[in-house]
Amino acid sequence: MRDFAVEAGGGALRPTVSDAISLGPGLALQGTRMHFGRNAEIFGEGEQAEYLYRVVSGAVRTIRFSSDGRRQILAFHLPGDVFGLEPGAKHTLSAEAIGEAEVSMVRRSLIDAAANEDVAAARALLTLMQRELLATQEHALVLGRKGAGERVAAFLLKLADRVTSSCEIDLPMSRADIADYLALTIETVSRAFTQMERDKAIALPSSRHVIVRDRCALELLEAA
Amino acid sequence: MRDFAVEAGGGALRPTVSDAISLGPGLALQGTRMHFGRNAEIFGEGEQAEYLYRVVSGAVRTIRFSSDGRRQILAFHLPGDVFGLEPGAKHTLSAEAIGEAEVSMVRRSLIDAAANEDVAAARALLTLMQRELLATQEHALVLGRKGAGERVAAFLLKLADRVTSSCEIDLPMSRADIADYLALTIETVSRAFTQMERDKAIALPSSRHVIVRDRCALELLEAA
DNA sequence: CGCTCGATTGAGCCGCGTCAAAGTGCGTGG
DNA sequence: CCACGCACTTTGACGCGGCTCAATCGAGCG
Repeated sequence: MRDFAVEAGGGALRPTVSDAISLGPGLALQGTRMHFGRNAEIFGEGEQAEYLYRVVSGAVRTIRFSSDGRRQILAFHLPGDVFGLEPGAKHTLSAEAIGEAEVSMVRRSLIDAAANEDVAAARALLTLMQRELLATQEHALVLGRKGAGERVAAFLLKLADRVTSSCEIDLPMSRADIADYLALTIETVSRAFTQMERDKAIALPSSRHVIVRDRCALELLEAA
Repeated sequence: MRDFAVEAGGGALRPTVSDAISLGPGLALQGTRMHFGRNAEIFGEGEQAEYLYRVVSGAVRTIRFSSDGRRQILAFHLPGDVFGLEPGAKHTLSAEAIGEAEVSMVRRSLIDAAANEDVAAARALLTLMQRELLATQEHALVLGRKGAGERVAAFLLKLADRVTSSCEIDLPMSRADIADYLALTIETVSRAFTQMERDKAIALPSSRHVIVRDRCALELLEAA
């Protein structure tokens, strides 16, 4: 149940996530698998957007820098997630592997060709885009309207829904990543975790391993 | 130079904004014009998404409510802007006229039909979507990383770029709207305005009328 | 064993939210 | 035309939450 981030090299046991990117029910484009090391840049802001990406294993963050030089993480991408979709020619943000990660890449020329012939494919791209828009809107709402504890609670709940049906989460990212995603400081994130542990809402066997003890308490916290 | 929001009924002098929605160079769909009164709901969250909209005159806000019941304004739409684009069946947010507003509406069935035959139209929709995604990401960054004064400065600068090339802005929205957009309180927004006036960065002949006196000072403030 | 990086904990300060009270502009009705 | 009321804006006082600075702790690794 641990370690969806490692095991580089072997292609044997990967039940759910293949190398293909699905563009609607009838079409899936085969991609090239590539490996990225810890903190390796997958693509950078301003570069030509040559590929569409999909996480096979590990986790990926997309980032941008604000004018004062601080890092803002826009999203985390887990196995199965598609990222790097940009209709324009250039990337408007950067993407980095968080730990060791395997990523499947499909050339944009192939995507474009598929979208040009197949209307369903074009629609699939639009849907992909909308999912990202919705997530970003939701995130903006969290940043604007919630306090520190509520942000962390919301983050954990969303992650728990995404990563597993069980109540155990292996965080692929550091406190610094969480802080830069939630627009908080490391210290505040850390304090929020300890507080939630004190309230018996979660357990923290190690700093990267979270057990959701009382989901309702978290949901209550999130709503605050 | 004032009053792009009023003059209901007459269709005479409207140089820049027509009733049509452009979907690429070769295609523009004619819409039906409709009038909405101050604070009137154009569509609500959860309703069927039957139309694509375009602001002809006036201004429109799109809103959502956070779990604690507070209003969050996701975007302001000015004359020429398209809004209400949602690939899904239902609207995921609400839209309201801020003042008196004229809006051009095109049935989604027409949009879909156009996207199905014309690849360029589908691409135009994708581009429209991306523009919104970029704006939302930028906004999330502002909410997360900037202080009150910087948010208001950034807001004014973006508005100034959008509404006119001159340095005079007629705010279509109230302080409460600005506050709910920037995730601040009315009081804090008001204080930011007065502070900027004190610093000679802007002048405030009336609360809705802003003159940008020193654009550099604003840009400096925004970067802070 | 000791170094290093990440996480935790504490003390103090500052910005923004809250509550409260004037002040301002505008439409309505006398 | 003036008086009134209402909605919006501005200004002030005060408290709290999260940032800053700083020290300690813990785990992985050479």
